Amino acid sequence: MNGTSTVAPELVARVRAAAEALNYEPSPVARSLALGRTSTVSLIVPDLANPMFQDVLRGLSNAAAEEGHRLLVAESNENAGEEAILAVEARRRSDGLVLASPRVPEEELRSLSERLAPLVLLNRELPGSSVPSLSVDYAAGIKEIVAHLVAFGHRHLVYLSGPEASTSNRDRIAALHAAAVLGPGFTLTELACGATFEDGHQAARAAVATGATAVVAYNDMVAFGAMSGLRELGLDIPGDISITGFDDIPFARYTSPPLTTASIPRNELGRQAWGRLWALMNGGPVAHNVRFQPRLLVRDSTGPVPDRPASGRRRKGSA
Amino acid sequence: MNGTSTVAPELVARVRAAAEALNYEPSPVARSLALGRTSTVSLIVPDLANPMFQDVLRGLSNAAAEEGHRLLVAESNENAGEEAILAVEARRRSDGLVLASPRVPEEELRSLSERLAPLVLLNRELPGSSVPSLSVDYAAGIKEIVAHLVAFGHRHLVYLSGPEASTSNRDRIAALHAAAVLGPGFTLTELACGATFEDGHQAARAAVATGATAVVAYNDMVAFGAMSGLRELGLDIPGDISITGFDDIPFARYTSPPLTTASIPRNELGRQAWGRLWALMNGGPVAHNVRFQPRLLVRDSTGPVPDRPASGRRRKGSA
DNA sequence: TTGAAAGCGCTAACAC
DNA sequence: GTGTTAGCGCTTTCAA
Repeated sequence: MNGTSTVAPELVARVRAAAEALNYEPSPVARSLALGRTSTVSLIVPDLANPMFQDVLRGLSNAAAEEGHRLLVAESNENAGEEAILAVEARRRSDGLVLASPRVPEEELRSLSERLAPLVLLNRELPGSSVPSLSVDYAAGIKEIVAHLVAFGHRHLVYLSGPEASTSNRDRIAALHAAAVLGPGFTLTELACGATFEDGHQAARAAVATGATAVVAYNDMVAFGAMSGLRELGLDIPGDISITGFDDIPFARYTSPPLTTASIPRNELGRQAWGRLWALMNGGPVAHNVRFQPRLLVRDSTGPVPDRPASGRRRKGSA
Repeated sequence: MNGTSTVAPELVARVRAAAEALNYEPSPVARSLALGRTSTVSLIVPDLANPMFQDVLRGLSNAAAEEGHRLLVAESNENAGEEAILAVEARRRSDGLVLASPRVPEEELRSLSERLAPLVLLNRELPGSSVPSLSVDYAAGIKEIVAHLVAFGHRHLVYLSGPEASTSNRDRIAALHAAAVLGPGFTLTELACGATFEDGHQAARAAVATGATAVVAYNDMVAFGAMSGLRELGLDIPGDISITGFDDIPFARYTSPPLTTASIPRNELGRQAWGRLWALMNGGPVAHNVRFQPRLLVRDSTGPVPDRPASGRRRKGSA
């Protein structure tokens, strides 16, 4: 008789005492089965190493904890197939699901969305469906970045592309192309890259080979990697070549040079995801979808286009 | 009859088909109740924002996933009381528990350890118990750091202390004191600080005020914060003052200057924790406890002691 | 008010 | 080999 009702206080006390004595406590599993809810929600992320998802995880965990809910996490390793499996599995173990930057194709996501409900999407929209979605307007961010670079005189950009399956990557590319048709003599080269430091590092040489004067990286991690690779090739940043990131992860301001990037409210994504989920689970009114606008942070990794284009390894002091 | 046994293949097929048609899938919750196991393990960390714990989380998650297990995470917010509650709660929802750098007092941990089993401890040992423990030999790391600083001529150190309840912080302090008695004229000042960037940032002024020529930070985050604060005070690193971190988080090499620190195998802690847990859950032989030895990474945030001790705000170019 | 019983969806042990 | 039943530990409904 733990909880609420109209019970004789004396009985309550006796039961409580007995429970104490036997140090008994209710089994959450049995409770879940009987109640039909687990007080747990799940989060699926493509990559736990990505600071973006770490912050989402934290925001969601904190918010859920405030309401007495636990968090189940799973990593899909950027693999769409695995992601789908994990999602259904995790969903069945919990009362709700948040999918961060899901890699599954639209069609599949659409067909899954019913089985996964209550579901909220992060960085992914499902047009025409009623699945709540919180996203970042990557196109707007890229647009600002390009404008900034153009103001510095850059006309030839190279884009270090993110994971194939990332829709936010596609958004960035679309925005880049939109910008590319604007001016005459504007060149945009796209380079398959990835999402990690290593990916960026490996792409450095190819990026330089394109003859671009500025590199736009998929995210901060890639930018850091590229920056490190560029420097190993003897290039000065931003003297020889400019570089931009995306995300404004905590360390972006502490690199040398500090990284020009676009900031997004990572933690907030997690918190608001909880809000939507909670509303969904309780039949309350679900807040509108939002698209967070990135904020351009101009730091020192970008500068005017050099007199002579950077090309391959240069002699030190040749600036 | 999904699973294994000696069943007529035709029957199997028919059942499978029916299941497919009704798109039925077994309920993990009911399964857990009947089986008495959840195929889930829990991880409790003091602070999800700490890269150290993020990596432990990732290592554990990956390793557990390989064996088909899910991960429940909870954050105690550096709060020992909450930690204990969370631990029992999480443990009851899962088949095993890993406690990362637990903040609960030894006595309480000891009394809890039975109820929490299968349990593995990270960065915390429970002498005399049979609870597997994986830890980092912080004392050894600090010893190396001090030796490095002393070789550079530093005699006055200030330690930016971590969370009160952190045993690894106490280990560092003990090692520091052991070093302090070694030489004559050796001074060690201890400053209450914390574990975050902000904590380090706020401690910068007080650190300088001690007149120390080198600051030993509790971890990399604190070191970054202090570094940033020190620079705001007009100090050059390492020209005016040296600084060391601990952990070698991914960005330690990309700050300016790159941080001298001690590296520890964070991911490996998580992976091996899974190994111990798995052995415990299956009655297999549990591998011995290990104490990982940090590796000193000398980078550019440390240097020779300056001619004149740094003290408060200095004029630029006064070096 | 309090106690007894049915059932959440599954597995395991048992007869058939 | 195959179908049936008891029971995991709780909540809820319904009598007493």
